[in-house]
Amino acid sequence: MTEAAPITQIMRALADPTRRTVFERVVGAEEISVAELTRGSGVTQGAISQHLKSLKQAGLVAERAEGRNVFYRAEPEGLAPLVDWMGHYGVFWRERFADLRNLLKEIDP
Amino acid sequence: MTEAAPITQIMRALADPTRRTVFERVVGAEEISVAELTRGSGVTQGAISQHLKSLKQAGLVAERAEGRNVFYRAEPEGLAPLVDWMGHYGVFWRERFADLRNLLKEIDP
DNA sequence: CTAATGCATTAGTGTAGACTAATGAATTGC
DNA sequence: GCAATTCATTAGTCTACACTAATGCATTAG
Repeated sequence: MTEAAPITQIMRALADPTRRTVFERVVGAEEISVAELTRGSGVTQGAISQHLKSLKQAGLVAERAEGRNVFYRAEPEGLAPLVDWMGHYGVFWRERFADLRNLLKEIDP
Repeated sequence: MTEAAPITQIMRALADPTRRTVFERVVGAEEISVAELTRGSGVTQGAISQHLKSLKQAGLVAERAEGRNVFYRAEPEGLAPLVDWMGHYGVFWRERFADLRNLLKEIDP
């Protein structure tokens, strides 16, 4: 199991819009290459690699090299510290209680 | 109801350790003054006011002036966009869904 | 009234980081 | 072998921002 990244690192990684979009695209795809992520991103390939490095250090993505491609995939446990952090403020969940119940039903009917 | 702040603003507000600590202290107290927040924060009163301004703009706290004091309190709905954002990645919740069930039980046994 | 307290705001400073351009290393195609 | 592709990394630039110090405005105390 990968070491859990500190909450600050995770928050910081997701705070930048460009980087968060990269993360969302990685989530949306089963696996996705850097070249594909660069396409239509509006930034250079180097910038994408830098964002992926941050996301990786935050424990949010993992990589798999194959030939000259490097495929990235989402790392589910990476968001755990964020969930835990929000869990500390249970009072907040009350507000979104119904939505959460629905979500859990979808996950495990 | 307050306008929901964009997810980026919320993430950015919570990404800074000092500011997140301020938020956590506001959550921990029913109401808390700026002077009290400044105490033991390690930064000046002006910095605290600036952080509170960011948190307020992110919809995470609200204020109440009384005399020469200004008391801050947490704003529950402020975290909703964050919850919603995580909700979009339902797959992630599967990993933590046992913990979530326990959390929901605590909230509404 | 005067002094002290609580807070917000401003200008200025230092640092972090988002980005580009360039380079190099590894792999694949011809 | 040679050119092209994919990616990571580096140096350099520019902007954002966390912070301090200082100031000013209300409000309360004496």
